[in-house]
Amino acid sequence: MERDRSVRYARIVAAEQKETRTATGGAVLRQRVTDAITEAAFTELAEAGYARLSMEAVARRAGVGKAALYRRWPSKQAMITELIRGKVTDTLPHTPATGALHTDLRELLATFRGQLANPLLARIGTELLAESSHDGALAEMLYTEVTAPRRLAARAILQGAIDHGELPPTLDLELGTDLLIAPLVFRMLLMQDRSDDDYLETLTTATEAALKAAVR
Amino acid sequence: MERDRSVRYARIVAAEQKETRTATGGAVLRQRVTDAITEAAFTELAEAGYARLSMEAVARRAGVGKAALYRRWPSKQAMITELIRGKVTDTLPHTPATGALHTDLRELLATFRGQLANPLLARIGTELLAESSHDGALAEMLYTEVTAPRRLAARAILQGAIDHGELPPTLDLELGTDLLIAPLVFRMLLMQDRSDDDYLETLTTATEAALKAAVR
DNA sequence: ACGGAACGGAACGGTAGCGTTCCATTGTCT
DNA sequence: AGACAATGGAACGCTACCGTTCCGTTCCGT
Repeated sequence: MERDRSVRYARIVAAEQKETRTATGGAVLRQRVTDAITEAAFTELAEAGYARLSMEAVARRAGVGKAALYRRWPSKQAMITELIRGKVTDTLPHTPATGALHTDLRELLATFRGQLANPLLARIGTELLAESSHDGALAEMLYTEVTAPRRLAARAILQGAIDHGELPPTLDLELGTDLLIAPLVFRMLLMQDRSDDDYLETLTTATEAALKAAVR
Repeated sequence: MERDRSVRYARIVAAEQKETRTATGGAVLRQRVTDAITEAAFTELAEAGYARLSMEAVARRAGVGKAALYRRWPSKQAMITELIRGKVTDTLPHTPATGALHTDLRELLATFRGQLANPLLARIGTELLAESSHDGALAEMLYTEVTAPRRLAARAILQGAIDHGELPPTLDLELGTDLLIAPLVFRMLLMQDRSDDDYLETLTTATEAALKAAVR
């Protein structure tokens, strides 16, 4: 029976690329129920947070039996990790890398700001980070789906600016990436504050100056 | 009985400035026991983390009855908040503000690095941040004891540099403070990475450049 | 139309942990 | 010496919630 659940779990996961492998008889996991669970789970995440989320509460809010949840995912941990992965994959990084450094920087920072402004993220962002210390699967997922592509996008801009001479070739790329990402994350995620357009413009200028000086 | 506990709680809290107000008869909370509990609690915090810490585990590790814990603090939450407050107050900010900006920056950043390198902090830092969203008392304590004095120290350096002309008077102090603190926190707390001396020196130079450009 | 699996709902066993209470013992102040 | 409260230890009631199982019902694909 554990294998049964694993099979179904794999089916759901695969369903994103290939359509559901229908059982021969009638009766398949109903999309409506899956949707209701998903929505309820995110609402619960926003209200209770990651650590305090309970499967009973999700089922209750979705108007669904707990069995429906366990038919889809093998455990609470797997469900949350999977749902967040799906959500987060939507917001792809996007690389501008057109022309001037200042413009590229502002655009990337604006993109980051937009993503960090997501209320759900603001609510559970720090919890996901905290939980990563205890949950390797979550940590790996977050790195692969969130951290890595964003650091890559930042690096691409830096490398582009180096290539056409706006930044020195001796730039420390690792530190440069930190300088680019850290202030917004710090202010919006850790300080739970906003950043208006003025802040963003000044930040862009300051970051540009920092990058030009971040040589080893 | 709830009042009893509150009284004892206040007594313990006050004991940091004034010595324990002895009861008239014999028999007082024994310092040895308090110390054992404190040490056990921090060990548990480091191992299990904030959210997973249990009073039973603390008592077990301290070789102590749970009753001994509840004679000292009214609840788990109060105990942890109070213990962390005591721990964190030790590491005062310290303001250099002597002479050159570059030197002041490097010194402050080195101090921050030293404090962020504390293994316990690295372990539970993100959990404290996450828990702050749900625990107003913890959030306030962290702001008062941790955030505020450090931002104040940063601001003092910036203001000093403005006063003797190394930074422009139009500097955005709020953003400047972010620029000063964010990269280290980002790298050491969120990325769980270290920062060697080279990183710190380059960061100092880059931060100095960023500050000179962070005008509104 | 029909078969069968997914459905909502309820109940269950099991684990965990908080905060309380009791007790006989121990240690400390007067 | 004597009084008295703190002590370790154990047990308790309580709440919460995980993951499982069962049931009678509903819905879907053939």
